[in-house]
Amino acid sequence: MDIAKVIVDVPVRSTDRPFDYSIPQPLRVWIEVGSRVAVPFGHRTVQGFVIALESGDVREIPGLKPIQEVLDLIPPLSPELIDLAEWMSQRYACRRISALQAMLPTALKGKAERFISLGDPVNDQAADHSADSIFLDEELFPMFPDTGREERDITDFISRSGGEVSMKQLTRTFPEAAESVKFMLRRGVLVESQTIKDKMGKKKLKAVNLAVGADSAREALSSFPARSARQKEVLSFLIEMEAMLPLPLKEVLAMLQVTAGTVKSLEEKGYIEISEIEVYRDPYRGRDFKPTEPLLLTEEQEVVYTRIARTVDELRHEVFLLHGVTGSGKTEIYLQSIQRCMDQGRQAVVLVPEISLTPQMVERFKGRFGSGVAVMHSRLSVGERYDEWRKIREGKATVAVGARSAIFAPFTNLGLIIVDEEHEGSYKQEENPKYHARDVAVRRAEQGDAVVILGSATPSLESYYAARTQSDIHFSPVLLEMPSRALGNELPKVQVVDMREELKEGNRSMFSRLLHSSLAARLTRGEQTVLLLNRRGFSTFVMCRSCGYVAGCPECDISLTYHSRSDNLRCHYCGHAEPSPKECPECASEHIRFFGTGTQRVEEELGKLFPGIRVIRMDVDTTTEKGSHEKLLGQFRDKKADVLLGTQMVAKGLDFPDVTLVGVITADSALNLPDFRAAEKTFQLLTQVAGRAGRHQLPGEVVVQSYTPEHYSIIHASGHDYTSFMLEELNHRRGLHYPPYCRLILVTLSHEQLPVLLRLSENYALNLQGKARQRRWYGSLDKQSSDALELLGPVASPMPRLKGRYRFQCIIKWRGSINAIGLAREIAEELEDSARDTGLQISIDVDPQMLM
DNA sequence: CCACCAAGCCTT
DNA sequence: AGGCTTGGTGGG
Repeated sequence: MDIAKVIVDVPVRSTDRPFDYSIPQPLRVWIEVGSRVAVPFGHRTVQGFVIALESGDVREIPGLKPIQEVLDLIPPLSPELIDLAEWMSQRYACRRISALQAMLPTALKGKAERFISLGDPVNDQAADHSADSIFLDEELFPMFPDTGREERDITDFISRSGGEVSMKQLTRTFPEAAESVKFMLRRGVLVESQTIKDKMGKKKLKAVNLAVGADSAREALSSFPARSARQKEVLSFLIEMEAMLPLPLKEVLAMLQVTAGTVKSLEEKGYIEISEIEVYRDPYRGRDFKPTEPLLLTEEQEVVYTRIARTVDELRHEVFLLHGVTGSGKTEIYLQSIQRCMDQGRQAVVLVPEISLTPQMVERFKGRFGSGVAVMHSRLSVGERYDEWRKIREGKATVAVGARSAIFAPFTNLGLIIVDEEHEGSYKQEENPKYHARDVAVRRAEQGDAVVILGSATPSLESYYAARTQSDIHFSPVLLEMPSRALGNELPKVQVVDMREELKEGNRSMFSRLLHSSLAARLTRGEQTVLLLNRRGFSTFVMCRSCGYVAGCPECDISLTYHSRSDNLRCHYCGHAEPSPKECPECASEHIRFFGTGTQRVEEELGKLFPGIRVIRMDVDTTTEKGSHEKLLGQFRDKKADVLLGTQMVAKGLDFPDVTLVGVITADSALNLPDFRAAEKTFQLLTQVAGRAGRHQLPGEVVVQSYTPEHYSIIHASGHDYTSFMLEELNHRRGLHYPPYCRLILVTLSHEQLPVLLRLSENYALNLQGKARQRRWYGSLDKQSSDALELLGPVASPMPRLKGRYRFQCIIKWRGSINAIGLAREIAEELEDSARDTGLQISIDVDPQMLM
C-alpha cells in the first residue's frame, strides 16, 4: 500500500508542508514523484504535487483520503526538480508551493472547477432529513408555490443538460442560484464534484487524411461524376501528397481554393477522414534559420574550450566563470560546448537576460542546432510558452534558450547550463519566489553532475570574488579568461569628458564639444552612432553641476534621496536625514539640484543641433509593443538612421558593423543611485556599451560624459581595466561590509496602520537581535570571527506607502555558517502569529538585488 | 432563549 | 484560500 506525500496549492504558511494521501489502485501506474494531482482538501478539491512516495499501510493512518485524479500523462516535474524546489524554499524563505509553481508554465496553473449533478434518488430517501429540510419536502411544494420554484427549475435544467453542469454555467443561467443549490446539496438532491482545470489546453488543428489506401482512392476517382470536379481535385491532391499526410485542413483549403463543404462531402463518402491533431504553437514557424557551422577557434578560445570540454566529457560537476572581453567570442564557446554536451546524449540550458534575448541571439542558436532549440521568454503567449515547455518535456528539444525561468526547463539529463551575462541583475526575480537564476543554476548543476558556464565581460563581484578566493564551499568557479577580441581588432578608445569644465567654459548644452564634433564627423562619413542615456538615475539624488558633488550618507556611503514632502535628504539604508542644501557644501555654488534627463529631450536637442539627423529612439515608451524592439533594431541595421538613442537596452549584445561612435550622455546617473552596487553597475554599463563600437573593420571611439570623471568606475571602464576596478571595488565593499564580504537579507514589514507597523517593526528587530545574541551570532562584522550578524533599521522603505499599506524595512547583514535565513523567517512567523492581527505582512528577500 | 455575525481554525 | 465552527453580542 502506498502513500503519496503531496504539497497542496494553498499558499499559506499553515499548509506549507506535505499532506498524506492514499493512491487508488487504478491511478498507481500514473503517479510518480513530480506528478500533478487533484486532491480533496477540506471542503474542496485543490491541485497538488507529489513530492514523495512512501510504502506504508494505509489502514494504519486514519482519515487518509485518496488522490482524486492525475492531471498529466507525463509528470510535469522530475524528482530532481522536486529536490530543487525544496532547496529553494529554504534558500529563499518561500513556500514550497510557490517554488514548485515557479517551475511550470502558467498554462498549468490549474484551478478547481465545480460541477453539479443530480443526486441518486435512492439515496435521497436516506439523506439528511433534519428539521431544516422539512419545508422543502416534495409533497409540500404545492402548498408553498414559490418555496421550491427555483429548486425545481434548477433540477430540470440539470437533467435537461445531461445530468451534470458546471457551477459556472449554472450561475450564468440562474444568477441567484447559490442559496438554493446549497440547500439541495445539503439534502443530497444535488451532488457536487470538482476537477482541476488548466488555464490553457493543447492546441488542436483539424487535419485531413486518406481514409482508404491510395490505390483504392485512385480507383474511386474514375467513378466521380463530372460535377464533382472539385472533390476530385481534392482527392487526387491528397493522393499525390500521400507521404505528407495528414495535412492541416486550412492549408488544403487555401492551396486548392476550395471550401470546407467540398472536403466535408468527401469525408461523408468515406474516402477521407478529418481528425484533430495536436500541434505546437511555434512562435518561430515559417522563419528560416541559416544553418551555421562551428567557427574555427582562436588560440585563446581553444584553450578555454578544451578546458570546458574536458569536464563535459567527464560528466562531472564544475562551475566556470568565463571572463571574456566584449567581442571575444563567448557565444561560439557556448555553442561548441553545447555540441560537446549533446554528443554525450545530454541536454543544455542557456540563460540570457530578458533584454538581450533578441532575434539575433535566437538565430545563432537555431542556426546551429535547428529545431532542437526551445525558446522561452516573456514575450511569448501563455500557449506558446506551454508548447515550448512541452517540446522539452517530451524530448523534442535538447537545448533551451530563455530568460530566468528557463533554468527550470524539464530536461531529464541536463549536462550543461550556460548563464550569459551572469552579472545581470535581471536574473533575480523580484516576486515570490525571489530566486536568483544563477544560484539556482549552480545548485541544479551540482545535483545533476552538470557543468555551468557563467559568462560575462564584466563578471559580478560575487562570482569574481568566489573564483579568485575559492573560499565559498558551494560556489568556487574556475576562472577562464579571454582578454582579446576574436577578430583581432582593438577595443575602442574611450575618452572621458569632464562636464564641469564644459559648464565652466559656457557650454550649457547636454552635449560636450567633443561629443558634438565626433557626432558631426560620423554624419559626414555616413557611419553610425549609439547614444546611451543612463536613465536609471531618474531618482532624486542631489548633485552640484559646478563641482560634481553628490550628497551622500556619512554612514552608508550611498547617495541620499531627496524627499519633497519634508524637503530633506534621507538615507534609506539607515534612516539618516539632513536638510536639503541650498548651496553646494563643497564649492558654495548655487547650481545644486536634482538630476535627470529624458530620452525625448535628448532627441529634441539632437534635432536642433543637427537638422535632418535621423534618430531611432529606444526606451520603454517606444518598445512596449510586441516586436517593436526587433523592428527598431532592424531599421538601424539597414542604416535607416544615423543615431540609435536609448537607455540600458542599447548597451547589450548589439553588433552593428557601421557603428564607430558610442556616446554616453551622463555616465554618473547610475553612480549616484542609493545602491551599494552603483559603482559596479556603472562600470558594467560603460564597459558593455563601449563594446558596441568598432566591432568590425572600422575602428571605434567612445565618448563618456561625466561630472565625476575621477571616479574609479569611470577611470577603469575607460581603460578597459576590469581587474583594477574589481580590486578597488572589493576593497570598498570590504571596508563597508557589503557583499561579497557578507550577505544581505531584506525584510520588509507592511501594515495599514503606521503606529502599529512602527511597534511591530521595532519588535521584529528586537526579537531578531535577541535570538541572534542567544545563539552567539550577533556581533559586529568588524570582528574577526567567521560568523557574524548585524541588523540595520527598521527604517521606512524607499516606497514608504504602497497600496494603502505602510512599509518599513530591516536589512540583515551576515556571514559564516549560521542559519540567518532560517532565523529571519522564524522571527517573521512568530511575529505574524503573535500579532493576532492578520493585517501584518512580512516579506523576506534573500540576497536582494535592489534595496529599494 | 435564540438569531446573527466576526474571528479562529483546519484541511491528510 | 475558504468554509465551517465557535463564541460573543444583541434583541425579544
